[in-house]
Amino acid sequence: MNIYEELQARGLIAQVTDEKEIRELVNTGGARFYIGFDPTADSLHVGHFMALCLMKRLQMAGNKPVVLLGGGTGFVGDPSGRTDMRQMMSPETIKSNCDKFLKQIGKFIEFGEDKAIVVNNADWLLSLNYIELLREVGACFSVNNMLRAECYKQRMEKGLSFFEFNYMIMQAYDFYYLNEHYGCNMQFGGDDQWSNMLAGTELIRKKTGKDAFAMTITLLLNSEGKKMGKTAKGAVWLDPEKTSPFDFYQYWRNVDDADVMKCIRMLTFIPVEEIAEMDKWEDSRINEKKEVLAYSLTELVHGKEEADKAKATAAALFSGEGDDSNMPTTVLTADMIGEDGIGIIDLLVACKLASSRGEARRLVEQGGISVNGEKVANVNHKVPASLIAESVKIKKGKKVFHKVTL
RNA sequence: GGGGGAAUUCCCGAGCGGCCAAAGGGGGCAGACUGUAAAUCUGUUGUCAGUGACUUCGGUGGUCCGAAUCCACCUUCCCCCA
Repeated sequence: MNIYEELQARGLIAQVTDEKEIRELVNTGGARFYIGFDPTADSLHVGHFMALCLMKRLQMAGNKPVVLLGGGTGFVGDPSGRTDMRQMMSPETIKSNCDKFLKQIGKFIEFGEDKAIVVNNADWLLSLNYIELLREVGACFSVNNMLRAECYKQRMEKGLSFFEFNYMIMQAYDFYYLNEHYGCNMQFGGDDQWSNMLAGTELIRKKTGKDAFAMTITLLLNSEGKKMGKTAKGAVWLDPEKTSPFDFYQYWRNVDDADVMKCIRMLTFIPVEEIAEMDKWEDSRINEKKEVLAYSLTELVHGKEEADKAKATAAALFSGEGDDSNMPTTVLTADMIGEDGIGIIDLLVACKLASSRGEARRLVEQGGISVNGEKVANVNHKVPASLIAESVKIKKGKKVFHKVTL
């Protein structure tokens, strides 16, 4: 199976500008493609992960990836699919985020020799001259067409500043620039980038008469149509400091039944034949699928060692005794504990298992807390220092475990 | 440039000058049922102390015994006209 067919089989391809040409280009390793990453946060997330995996798949098929860091576009911010304006970031933040991105990307993509390159659009965007740009590039764009673009639709209701409106032009210019200077003939990106990407192929056509191509990756949506990789607390990050490998593992371990196969297909490198086989697993084996998914992704992102740890920890927690050494842990200092121990409320707050004392109280009152396997029902319950000295396991609800030591 | 409207707790969205920490829904959290799933049902959802206190309703001042509710100014957004 060729790479293009594989991408299709995995359901990764959302839209393409020219299926025939792209299939040919990609399957023969003739694509020099780029994907842009805007430094909107200090860590990559699941959406970026999909893009990186796509890069890797294409790289393995002999195509050459160009990683574009949005050190310049980050100054503006993409309004696509947003209902409000992004917060403007300081140059320092942008720079620092770019550095962090690069570090994480290095774990997935092999650079060096002729394998892949990294560029930063700050290098050419920041020094552009306004009037010159208007004459050279602005003349190629029709505002009428731009306003029709899907990516601005949501903003037509809430308001769109001229500032952000220019984002599309910058992205189009990037493609044009990379086409001219690096021979980039293709751009990939999330499906929400489609209009921006098309703007790029059009600009290239108008300026040079050459054809360039674009392809978008299907957004990973759950069965309810919401973006995956998000929790109530925010995104699922790839940075272990922001989302621990255990939490990362648990996120995928807990996906809906309805979404497991899709995730496996789109996110893992498990061969499609094997996936077809897994698709037949039913009932209780559905949980096996989830374990495969969680393990496989944790391994890709955090390495085998961390994946093993996360899996072992999960097994220990959910099916009896075992290795709990990787459980999230809070170390208390002696002065937090009184003569007769520390109150359960204070303990929960100290471990950040509750954000306020009121919430902690409620958890206890509703029977959601147990210490070393024993349910705590009394709000005034004290945990003696001697017990904490030999480490105490707190369970909040069904799935949140926490260890406390001195 | 002119005219009109809006800003409420995580989100949406009610809210007579006192009975408003503020309806309702969503989301979150917990309990029951389960498969670390979904669906369903129940409780809960500002902070601190347990019959109370304190801080919230875009911002700043004011009227009043008393304001999310009235007035002035400011900020932001939306709509109509140019």
